[in-house]
Amino acid sequence: MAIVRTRVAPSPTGHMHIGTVRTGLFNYLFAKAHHGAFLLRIEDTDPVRSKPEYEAEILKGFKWLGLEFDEGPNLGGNYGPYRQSERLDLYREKTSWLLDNGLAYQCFCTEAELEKVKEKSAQQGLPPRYSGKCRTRSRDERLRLQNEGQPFTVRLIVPREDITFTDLIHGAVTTKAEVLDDFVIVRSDDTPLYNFTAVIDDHAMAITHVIRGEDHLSNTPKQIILYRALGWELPVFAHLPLLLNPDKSKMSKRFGDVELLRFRDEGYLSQALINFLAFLGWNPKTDREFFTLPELISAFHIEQVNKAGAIFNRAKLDYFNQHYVRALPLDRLIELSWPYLENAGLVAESTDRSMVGRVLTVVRDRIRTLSEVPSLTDFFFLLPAYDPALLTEKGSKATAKQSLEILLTFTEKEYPRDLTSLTDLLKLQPAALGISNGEFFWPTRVALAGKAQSPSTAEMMMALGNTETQTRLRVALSRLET
RNA sequence: GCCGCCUUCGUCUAGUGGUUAGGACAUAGCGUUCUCAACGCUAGAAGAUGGGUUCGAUUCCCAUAGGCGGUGCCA
Repeated sequence: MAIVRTRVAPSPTGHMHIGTVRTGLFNYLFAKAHHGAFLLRIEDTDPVRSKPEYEAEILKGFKWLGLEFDEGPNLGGNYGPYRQSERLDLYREKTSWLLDNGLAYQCFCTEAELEKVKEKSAQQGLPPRYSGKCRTRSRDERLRLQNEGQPFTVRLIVPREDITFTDLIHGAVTTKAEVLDDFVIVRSDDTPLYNFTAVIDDHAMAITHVIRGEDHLSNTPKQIILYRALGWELPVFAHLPLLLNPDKSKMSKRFGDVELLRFRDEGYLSQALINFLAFLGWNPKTDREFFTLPELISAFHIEQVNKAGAIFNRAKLDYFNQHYVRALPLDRLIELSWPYLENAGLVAESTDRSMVGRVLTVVRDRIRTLSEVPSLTDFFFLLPAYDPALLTEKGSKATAKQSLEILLTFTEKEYPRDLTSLTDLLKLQPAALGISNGEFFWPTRVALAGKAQSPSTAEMMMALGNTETQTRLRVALSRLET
């Protein structure tokens, strides 16, 4: 049995798209489920739009996600180079071979001519096909035009036959001969085109399974014709359903972020993104929804992948993220939250880490994305200016004062330093003072938080520590006097 | 226009020739409660349409519609 080899082949012409991540993930899961290899190939044949910094972003992105390549640029492997711009000799060799064997030909048609043909087909309600005009030119004529310096593209001779293949996800897919024409495989500037390079490289890199987005479904017959012309065995194809905008169009930045690194910067965890993405178009047929990457690998079966596109639903991503944020060890949560807090000016190098840890412990259940941490915690670091009237929103000035004072006496003496015991102790106070829970807890909580909405009094005390608690209680008491 | 693919709650989806069509997110209500969350419970919410086949179809077949993708000397 041949070893399974899959690849993800992005072009570095823009920021890394979340769709690339999804395609990469499914290729990774499939390869690893079969103990095979997962590789990265950079498709930088478009010299104008390809940028090294985008390639770097792709590497960085996959690394962050924990999807490790077995082969790729900067990684090596036996099938390199893994950058198409470094494989041009191979493409030229194959072009010559096709030309020499009469399987392809030079086309001297101008853009204007081709445009005219296309318009005519459209008028007649026919699919736009190249006329094949240059296919019938004699060898001498081609040579003459070439010697005159006429620019030309290279077209593949496409046999007039229907193409059928079996897609792992879609089943049998047939394309009729009449929509296929002699397509261009090499530009007039001598650079090769996608369909051509993809076939050459997938074969050269011994790719066994081509797993890619459904937008490539209509490229597949062309590639199959190329495989046949070159006399190569076909890989297995699988076309993944598309990631969609809320309006069901192909996912784009029109409706929000599509760049992977933006998700990271907004405070999404890689595990959450992976878990969420894996469940878009596939599920393990159980009610279980949280899977680690290794668990996904063992549960994954590509035949179970759905055919219909899936809307990228942010609310559900948030739900997954919240789950994984809660599961984070405290140290890790501190580490990951720190940059956000630092940016917001809430912490500095000198800030006590354990204090930050106490604060995060209190708010961690309400964190959906890490970027929310500053707004969720700012009042711990700095008492906000608040209206003294807020202190007496529940109860009177007298009950508020009473409550604050009793709490202040606790801080001046000993009190339990674990949340459960402290909570139990505080719960005794309203009855002891002969007031309601609200009359006791509301003013004390407001005194500590400086705002109407916050964690409980006990939690605030735990996070703030004794000194700060005392300070805030005194501030509140003085406010009540005025 | 032409070609292809697709179609179960708002969203992600499960499942089945006879089911109260299941779960999750979201939404709403209730509970808990010192507020906000969190949490718990409850509720509403779905097989595009039309034809067949069948005792019976969401499930099988056909057609239509709609959506999306492709239609490049982009990838």
